[in-house]
Order: sequence, then C-alpha cells, then structure tokens
Amino acid sequence: MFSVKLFAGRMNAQTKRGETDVKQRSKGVDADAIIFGFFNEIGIISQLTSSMFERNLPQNLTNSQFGVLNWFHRVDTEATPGRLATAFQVTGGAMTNTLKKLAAKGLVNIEPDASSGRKKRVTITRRGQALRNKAIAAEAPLFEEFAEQFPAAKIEKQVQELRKIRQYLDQRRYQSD
Amino acid sequence: MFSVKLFAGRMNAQTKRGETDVKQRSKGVDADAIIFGFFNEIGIISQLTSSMFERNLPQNLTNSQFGVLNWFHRVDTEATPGRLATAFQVTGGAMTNTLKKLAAKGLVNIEPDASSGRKKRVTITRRGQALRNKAIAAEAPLFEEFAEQFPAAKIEKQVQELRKIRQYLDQRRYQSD
DNA sequence: ACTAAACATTTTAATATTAAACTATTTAAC
DNA sequence: GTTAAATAGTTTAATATTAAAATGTTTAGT
Repeated sequence: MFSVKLFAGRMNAQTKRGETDVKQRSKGVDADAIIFGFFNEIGIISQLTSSMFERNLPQNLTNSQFGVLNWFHRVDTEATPGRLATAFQVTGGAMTNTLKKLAAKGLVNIEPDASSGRKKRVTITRRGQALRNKAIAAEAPLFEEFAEQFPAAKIEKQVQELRKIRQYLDQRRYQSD
Repeated sequence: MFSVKLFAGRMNAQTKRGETDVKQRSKGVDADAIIFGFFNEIGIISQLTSSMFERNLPQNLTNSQFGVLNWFHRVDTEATPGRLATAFQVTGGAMTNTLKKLAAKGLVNIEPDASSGRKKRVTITRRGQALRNKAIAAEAPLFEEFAEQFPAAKIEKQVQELRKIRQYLDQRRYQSD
C-alpha cells in the first residue's frame, strides 16, 4: 500500500531553504526531479482514491475483495487462486487470505479442481454477484462527482499515456525479476 | 497502500463475456468506466514504482523512512511528529513508528521541545543527511532509465494535470472528514 | 517404477498501517 | 484558581501484505 509519498508537504512550493540539488549534470537532475514528482503525485492520488473507494464499499468489503468479485464480472466465470494472484500481482499468500474472507462471507465458492489435485476452483456465488453490483452502485456518485470536475474525455487521454507507462513498468518488472 | 487494483488482468481487453454493464444512462456508465480505469492505472503504477523504489534504498530504508529524511532536505531543518504526520497524511501512530526506526538507526534526533511539554523536536543527523544523499544516488539510474523511455518534458505535462486532480481530491477529503 | 524437479496452495513470522484508547500537557471558561 | 476541553504523542489491537518455509501433487528423466 503503499504509496510513494516522498515529497509530501509543500509539493508546489520551491524549496524553502536556498539550497538546491548539486547542479552538475543539471539536465539529468531536473529530469529526475520531474519524474520524482510524477511518481509522487501518482502515489498520493492512489492513496486518496483507494481509501475513498474502500470507505464506500458495502459489507466491509476491502478493495482487494471487491477486485476479485469484479474480476469475475469482467474476465471469466471461474479462476484458480494462482491465476487471481497473478492478475492482481499479489503473493499467493495474500490471495489465499482474500479468498478465505470472501468464502467466509459466502461471496465465492472454493472447491477442489477436478483437473488437478493441486489446483482449486474458485467461482463467484449469486450473493457475490449481487454484492458486486451493489458496490458499483454505491461508488457511482463518487465517480459522477469526479467526472463533473474532470470530464471523462480529458481523463481518457491521460489514461492512454498512463497505460503506456504502466505497461513499460510492468514488463520491466519481469525482466529484473 | 495500498492501490486500487480493481480491474487487474486483461486491462486492455474488451470484456470476455458478452455481457456489458446495463446501458441505461449510457453516457454516465461510459464515463464511470473511464474514470475507474484511470484510478486503476494510477493504483498499479503506484504499486510498481513504490516497490521498485523501495528495493533500491540503502540500509533497508522504507519509503516512509526515506520520505522523512528527504523532507528535511526539501522543507525544513526541524519538525514535530505531528507536522510530519500531517505532511505525509498518515496517522500519528504511524509517524511515531517511523521516527522510532529512524532514531534507532541514528538518522534523526528526537528531543523534548523547549516551547511545549507535549511536543517533540525532530531533527536529521549528519548520518541521516548522508544516507539521504546515498539513497538519491542509488535511485538515479532508475530515473534515468525511465526518462529514456518517457522524456521529462512530456511527463511534466502529465504532472500538471495530475497535480490538479490531487489537489481536488485532497481538498475534497477535508470536506467530507 | 523411482527419484528429482517443478508447481499450486497454505502457513508462519515479520512489518507497516489504521482506529481507538490512553497519558500527559496546555488552553479556555467561569 | 479550578475544571473542562483541546492538543500532542504513544500504545494497543486488528488487518493486509510480503517473503520464506512447509505441504501436497504432478511431470520428467532415467
């Protein structure tokens, strides 16, 4: 959860003290500061939207739990824990935990997988589907309020850029791993 | 933090099943999906950059710990725990914990505040300053690699938009609080 | 067939965080 | 001056996460 809040406080202000970073390679330094600032804004927005979103979820659903329910709506009707862990880029242990909570609330079923004794088969229940829809409805006002301030057309252009960045980072991750 | 990874997997793909969201108020639904996608990209980028960054920090510094050290470079030479907690938008308890770790490593000093018995006075040590600089140096290659793919000039335009969004969310947070 | 490696999942221990309770100090009201 | 409220910081209990160990299953090599 974590976000990269490295420049917190006085984000816009020039540095308060007269000091600046060493100015050799000044181009590199400037570029670094811009990129630093970029990641920092991303981190803060992530934290703010994430907690806003979670607060509005019904039944004390966490973002992770909602994410899994929503995955069943968007991607496939069944999954294995491992597939979900990969999709959400969390460890297997984290997914085990999330699925346990969902199963305890009766929102997913976890059964042995007929095709292999190591795998498990996870499906969403009727209650799970209903709660996913309820959650979407509960969040709608938030999104509409946001859309009033920041028209979707403009946001969409941002998303295109962000997607490229995300794809690059994602791929880079697997290289260095 | 946690990130809003709500649409993980098949981010670009159309929904696999034939189903789509109910189409009444189709404009609103589309806009919601775009904004949803926006927050989602933000959440994933936040997670990826945050863990990339933390892996490269020296002395097992966490992002939070580095953030505090960097704050002393950018903002002021001294602070109270409360001021830092506000700047980073974490709870007081979290900041107590972060400062304890930093003090244990000899990177900050924590003393009673002469002006008030409830406050404390936090300052960075020489070792803290040195480690902050070492951390910056250790991260530099990462930023340079990123800058090769995404020129700082372009990123800067993005930052301007993101800053507006962050400011809006931040202010909204205080209203509803 | 046996053995070793790879794989899928769960468990365990550690950590960072939050919300709420708690301690101690300062400020304000009267 | 005494009491009540606000403030600053710490502690506690709960939670989501990770990395690493453990368990059980399948696949490949021989």
